[in-house]
Amino acid sequence: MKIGELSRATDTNIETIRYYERIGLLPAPDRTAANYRSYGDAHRSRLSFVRHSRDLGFTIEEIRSLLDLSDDPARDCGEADRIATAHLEQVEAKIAQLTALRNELARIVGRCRGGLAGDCRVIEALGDHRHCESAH
Amino acid sequence: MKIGELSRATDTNIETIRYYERIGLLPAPDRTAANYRSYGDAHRSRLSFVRHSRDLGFTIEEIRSLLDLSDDPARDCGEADRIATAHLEQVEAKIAQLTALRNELARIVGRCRGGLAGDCRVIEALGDHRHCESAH
DNA sequence: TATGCACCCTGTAGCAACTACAGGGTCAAG
DNA sequence: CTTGACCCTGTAGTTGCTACAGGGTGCATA
Repeated sequence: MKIGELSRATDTNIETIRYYERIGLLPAPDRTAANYRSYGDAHRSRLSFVRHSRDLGFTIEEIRSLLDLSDDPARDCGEADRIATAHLEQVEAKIAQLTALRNELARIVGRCRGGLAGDCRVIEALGDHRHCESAH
Repeated sequence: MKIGELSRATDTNIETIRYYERIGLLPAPDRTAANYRSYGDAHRSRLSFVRHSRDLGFTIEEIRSLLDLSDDPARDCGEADRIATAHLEQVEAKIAQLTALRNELARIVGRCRGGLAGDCRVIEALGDHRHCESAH
């Protein structure tokens, strides 16, 4: 299949597919006589793996390691689990951080009663950290 | 005060301060005879405003708008409230998204029972979206 | 006086993970 | 034979910094 078809099949921007090839995440496919990229099923499933992992928030480097593992079925699976677990912990930390931030923002937003910027509580709160309830 | 002192006072990297000046977020300060930047209190509080807003996740462009507002006390405060409210909604959306992702990841991570990568459930789940419980 | 050291300057390049052109070639349909 | 959809390469932009390289300044100490 040509790149446009692969793009539709995996819901991935064409430029992104070429980018993945350039950084060595996807192997360079064969070319047609007209120098068009020609992909097979192996490419499609590898790209699906990449997209799915990206959707789950894995970095390119993490995905590279995961792909290495899946390319070599004899290796220890624990490594994949370690990568995924570490990532899960990062996501949980991020959620906790965003939640604290959300609470602070909600407090700030609730203070506006209209009027002029000169005595705006929102702007005042942003300027002075001491208005905050918790560290962030 | 010199840039190093401002850096310590606001817990901001020196390079970041110069960067903010370059993009017009902080006004260019006076210079000493030796061409060193020389800051006053107005700079310090403006930079604190910027840092605090960044900590709360506002983009540079949002901060630019908020600074414009606070520079012009006669303007309507509602705009500041709109920016902050829109940002709050984005943060809430991000938390929701990360929470869904966290659940999916936790499900995937829980499946590894060690062994070889060839039959690793983690790698399998990453490769095939159909293993997922919800859209993401 | 020399010299070491902390600090400051400019300008440019790098990071992640794409995205968006510019400027060209290919190919099937009408 | 031309229109339009598709493809190619290569480069530059995005966000918000961070990290040099290569130089100047200012003060204390030997």
